[in-house]
Amino acid sequence: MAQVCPKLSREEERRVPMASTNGDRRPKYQRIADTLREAIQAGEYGPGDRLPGENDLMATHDVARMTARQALGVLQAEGIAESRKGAGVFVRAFRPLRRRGIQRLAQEQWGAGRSIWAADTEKRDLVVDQVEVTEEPAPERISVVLDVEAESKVCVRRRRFVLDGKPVLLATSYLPAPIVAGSAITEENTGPGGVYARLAELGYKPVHFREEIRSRMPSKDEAAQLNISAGTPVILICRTAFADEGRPVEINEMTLDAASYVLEYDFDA
Amino acid sequence: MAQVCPKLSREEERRVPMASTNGDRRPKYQRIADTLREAIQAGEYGPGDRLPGENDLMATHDVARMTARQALGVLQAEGIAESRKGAGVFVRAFRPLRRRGIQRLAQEQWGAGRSIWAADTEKRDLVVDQVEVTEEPAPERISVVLDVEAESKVCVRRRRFVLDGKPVLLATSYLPAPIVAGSAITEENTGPGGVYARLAELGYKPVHFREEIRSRMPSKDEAAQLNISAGTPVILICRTAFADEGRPVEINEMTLDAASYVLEYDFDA
DNA sequence: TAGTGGTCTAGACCACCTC
DNA sequence: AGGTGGTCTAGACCACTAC
Repeated sequence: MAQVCPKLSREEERRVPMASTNGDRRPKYQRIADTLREAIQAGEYGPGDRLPGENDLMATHDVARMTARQALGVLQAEGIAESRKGAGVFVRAFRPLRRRGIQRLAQEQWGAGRSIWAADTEKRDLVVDQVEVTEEPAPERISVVLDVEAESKVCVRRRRFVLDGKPVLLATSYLPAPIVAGSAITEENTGPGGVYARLAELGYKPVHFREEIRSRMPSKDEAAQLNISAGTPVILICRTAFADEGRPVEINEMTLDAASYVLEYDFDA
Repeated sequence: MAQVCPKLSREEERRVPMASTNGDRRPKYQRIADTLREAIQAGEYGPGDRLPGENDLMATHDVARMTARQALGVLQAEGIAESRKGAGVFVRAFRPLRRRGIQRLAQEQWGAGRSIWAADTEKRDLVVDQVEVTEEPAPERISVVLDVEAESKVCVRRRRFVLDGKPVLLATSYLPAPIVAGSAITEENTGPGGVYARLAELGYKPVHFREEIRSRMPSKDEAAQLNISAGTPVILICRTAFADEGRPVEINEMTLDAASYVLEYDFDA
């Protein structure tokens, strides 16, 4: 008997189904998560609505606390739900920014004195929140791509962007220190047209770009800086800007809150 | 006293630190996760190595089973560790495919009779695993973009791609049924050059593409079809192909295992 | 067969939020 | 003040893996 019989009815519930429908072999917490997920997709709970809490689920499904928690944990890990301490678990929404990868870097944008970030916002309020400009020895991956000597100095520009009070983007740019020395690129405010306009003035006009895109779960640090909730990945964009003759002049490593962005690339065959 | 004293030494461990370093307010499971994470980043555990198991952590950190589990759960949710039932928890690796978004769709690719997927693989073994071709009423989001009447028939091509035995990509294409009727596009095998070469023959040569990219955690179904492990997001690519005069002729919705892909877009300023 | 992770129970204390 | 989620304990049975 042992621990087998604190509640026989409950144990039987697990042993019998094999005989009947058989399809009941999945763990309880997953079945609970399924019913909630289906209810959400059926529209019974809309974005922002409160889901049944741990106590509700314990009662309605006759399970222990941890099991109800596990079920809610599944939905949070899927990014479908979001818990607020002391308040409850709620259905999440998804209203992303659209980032046009190619048009935004067309020369008309920065050539005309507008920051390329302006193309992002479509009247929404995306602003720089934190800026830090330093000179540092180049990390290996940077020196390799920029084609400078290992450990040689690079200008590093770190910025954070905030949309409606929520941080959505971290960007770190690396430029060879010798070619930007003394220019506005080493200032917090780079002036009209931004870094690329200044590079053009210095004789390193960017004519070609490469963007590499990955996605993964955020590190602890990234999650903190972007205030990312559980179950939300980050998108990593690594952009390299090339001047004439394929000379790489800037690397921009960006970390985006995946729940805040849709990337768009438009191109001809 | 109450439950406060099953092991005083343990409780004190939580109360005292406030006086000393104060910085010990974080939950135990996070501190355990931190030490493991740091050990991994310091190279003490390389990709594929086995991490200390639940029993190890219970012993070395003097915690209960569930707490050790929570710690390991953190690393799995971050995608840096992976559990294998009955075996242990292991450090994950990351060796992605490179998908060149623009060159691969340059007309030389499919114009010369090669599948565009060939450009992906770099000699690696990416093959189609499952194909399904049907005719269905267009879902709303599709009929809107394809500019056909709601519910009108579309040709739907569903495929799954496998790399070295692991599924990495689900792709579903939608094309207006009237313009592809009778062509090889409605067959499982579309012939040399694939769908785009056939469209060209039908007078709908794709001349422009738009790709939209998002990322999120996989649905249950996606996780199953891609055999995705916990803590790994999916990348969603929605590509629209346009023929002359901006006529949309195909929508391809793709779901990628984010741990298997890097996307690349190359373009001029 | 011994060890591993996966699931589950039945309690507990806490910080936090809402009322 | 009462309810909520967050953390934690100390057990248990199971399926699976490796030897």
